[in-house]
Amino acid sequence: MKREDFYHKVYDVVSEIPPGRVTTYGAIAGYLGVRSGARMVGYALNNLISKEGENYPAHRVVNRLGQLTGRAYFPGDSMRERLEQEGVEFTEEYTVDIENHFWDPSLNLK
DNA sequence: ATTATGACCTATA
DNA sequence: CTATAGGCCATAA
Repeated sequence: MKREDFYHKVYDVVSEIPPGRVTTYGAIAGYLGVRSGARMVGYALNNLISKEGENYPAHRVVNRLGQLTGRAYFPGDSMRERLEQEGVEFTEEYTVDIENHFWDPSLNLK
């Protein structure tokens, strides 16, 4: 698998996440076929921001607990603010209501 | 080629 | 319930 393939898939999935919905690294990784490669998803997103800036809804990707683990890679609280604007509920300061807003990537290609 | 690191996840204790 | 340990795959040095 070439690097671009993996990244492209991540880009594709991320850009298909509907507003007001969130998904997890594990879900994306599993959807890509590498269940244990969840870390790579975050890595890819980090690279994505460095390369494409904030043109992709990377803020809609959280860990399986709904925590905004990547907030540090966004300027200020832009990640949390964007999610709030889209109507995502928060159970904690930096934790979204994952159970009510979860979006499974496989639902897209259904 | 080898080692270290990471926006994670799951299994055990 | 919380805490610790290991695995996992792609990248960077």
